[in-house]
Amino acid sequence: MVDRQSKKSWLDAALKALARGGIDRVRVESLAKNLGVTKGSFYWHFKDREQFLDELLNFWAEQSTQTVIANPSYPTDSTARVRAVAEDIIRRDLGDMDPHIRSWIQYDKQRAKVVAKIDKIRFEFLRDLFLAAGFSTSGADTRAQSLYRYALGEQFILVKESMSRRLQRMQAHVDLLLQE
Amino acid sequence: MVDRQSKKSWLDAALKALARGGIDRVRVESLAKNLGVTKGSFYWHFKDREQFLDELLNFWAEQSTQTVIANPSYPTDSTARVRAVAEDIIRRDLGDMDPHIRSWIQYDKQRAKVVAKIDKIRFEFLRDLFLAAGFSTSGADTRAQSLYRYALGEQFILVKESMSRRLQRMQAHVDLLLQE
DNA sequence: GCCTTTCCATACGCACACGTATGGAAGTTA
DNA sequence: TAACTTCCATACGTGTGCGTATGGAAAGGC
Repeated sequence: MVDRQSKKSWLDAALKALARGGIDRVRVESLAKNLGVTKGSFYWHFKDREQFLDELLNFWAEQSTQTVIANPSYPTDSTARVRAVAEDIIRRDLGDMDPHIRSWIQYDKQRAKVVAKIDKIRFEFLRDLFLAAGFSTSGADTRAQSLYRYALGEQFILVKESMSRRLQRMQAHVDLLLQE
Repeated sequence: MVDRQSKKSWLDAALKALARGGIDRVRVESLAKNLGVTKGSFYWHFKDREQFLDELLNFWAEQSTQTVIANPSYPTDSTARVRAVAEDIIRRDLGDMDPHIRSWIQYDKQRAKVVAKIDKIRFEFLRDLFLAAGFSTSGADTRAQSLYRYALGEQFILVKESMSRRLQRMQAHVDLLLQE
């Protein structure tokens, strides 16, 4: 029986370190220090750092899709649903790990494929919302892309704004998308 | 007299290396090898790697603003102007260095300030376009933010599309922004 | 109560890349 | 031409972090 708890503690610590200082600070010995153990533990649970990073990416990917699929009960009205999801993206800061993940895997074609899949899943989720809201195939496509790019760009902009302002902006953006 | 040519050759090589493999591959000895010299040259021109990276960021920042300010002659009609700029962003791939720069400086508060300034300059440029196109202050603000986030997100999306499709998407997005 | 498995500690070797120390070649000035 | 400046080569010291080798403690199976 594999000790999933202990493995998970390494992965959790790694995600935290990633968010703090990027993949560069996801170091075996540094994580060990945080966890109050030594490298011996690490190399028991994982083959090496590379394999660990692979697991880390999958770890994030699973969490990431869960927060999309296992959504709280959104409104049933289709356009209200779009607004609710858009608001949720900002308010619950979904995708707050995205800059860290993307900055990491940018130069790693293999790992980039994993993120590309997540992109696809999320996009299709958004597109279905717009389809349900009565837009045409291409109309829903365009709007979903706009919304997704907006949400992604939001994470990378360096002029930080207050939550209320960000919510307000997103609302305005969705208004643009929903008109016509 | 400072040998600017030689300094610039280091910076050029660094930008290339950055685009290829991220800041992690901007290594003194690696760059030296590419340039056909040794570290001795580097440490003659630059104090150390950190100061070099500072210069590198400024180097990009200057180039970056120049490509915005020193724009080719866009149409005089205000909405056509918006469309032309938007198209230019995609076609000339302005901001293709952005993911590399942002991935780099994400965990560096000092250097992030430089990029934040660039964000501001670009945003104001876009906002002025929408203002000129007759939108209200808040309307222009919203639209400029939407457009800038879109353009940024474009760079980070991992589902790569053809140029024609990207142009088409951007056009559709601008259409949304320009209506009403 | 022994033995195996699970899990982690300790200690070491090693590679990479930075920075420094020093020397030298080519050009420049006095 | 002698001295000085500019620019780069060579060689070394050092820190950091990975991976490995090995030992040992705790827990459970027989």
